[in-house]
Amino acid sequence: MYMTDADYPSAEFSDDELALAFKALSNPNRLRIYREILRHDRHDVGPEDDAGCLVFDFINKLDIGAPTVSHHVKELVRAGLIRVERNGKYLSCYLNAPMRNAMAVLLNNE
Amino acid sequence: MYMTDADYPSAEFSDDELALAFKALSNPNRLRIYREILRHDRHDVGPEDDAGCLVFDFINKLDIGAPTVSHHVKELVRAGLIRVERNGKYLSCYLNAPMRNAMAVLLNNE
DNA sequence: ACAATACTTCGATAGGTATCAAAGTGTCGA
DNA sequence: TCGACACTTTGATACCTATCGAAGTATTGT
Repeated sequence: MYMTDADYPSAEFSDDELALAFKALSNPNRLRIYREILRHDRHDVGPEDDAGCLVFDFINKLDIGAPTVSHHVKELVRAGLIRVERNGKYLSCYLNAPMRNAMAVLLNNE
Repeated sequence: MYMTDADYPSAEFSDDELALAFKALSNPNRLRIYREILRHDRHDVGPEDDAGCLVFDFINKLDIGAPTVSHHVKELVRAGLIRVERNGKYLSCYLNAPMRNAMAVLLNNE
């Protein structure tokens, strides 16, 4: 029976890091933000016209205040799920693929 | 931009249900329990000799007390990630595949 | 029946978190 | 340069949770 990190020698992330990533998806509003970034990543065409997902849109579409959205985006970054980039007045969100892959592998190929 | 459950018409679970599932994986010890059940499900040969994963083993291998293990198993059940079955003195844990699939689809095909 | 085993429930504690309003910061267009 | 805009930070509140020890329950072997 395998119960420690050492039992997953090829793992890129520890149990603690993966647990932190899942925790970031444990709030419905944060999950909605992440799903939107996931979909955007999947459907975008190229780096040139890609502005990412804007925090601005999350603030307008979700039924929570700007401070809460700001907090949620920061949690997603802290968990390694996304990264953000400032473009003038706006903040763009981009998928962090390695963590997405690690979670997918855990759920599929274990 | 899709931000509500209604935007995922084929979804089997709501954002709230999925968030609850991810929340169940947000504790390192609970994640270890779930990974073990996942692996067991993947490697077992057939229903006849399959006793599932025993809570007994989790209590002995993890560095937490029996009450805490009991609590964690209950949370995994409540989140729809696993189901349990009593076999005499022991409690066996089995994977609940639909929720695993829903999380995997979310991370892969969105 | 009785003792041992495998959990389970209860109550408590220490710590984390989702949200908000109010105030602050950085950027841009006029 | 000034106001509008897009966040961000702070402080507060209400709630949730991981863990424990102690006591309880259910099952089995003798």
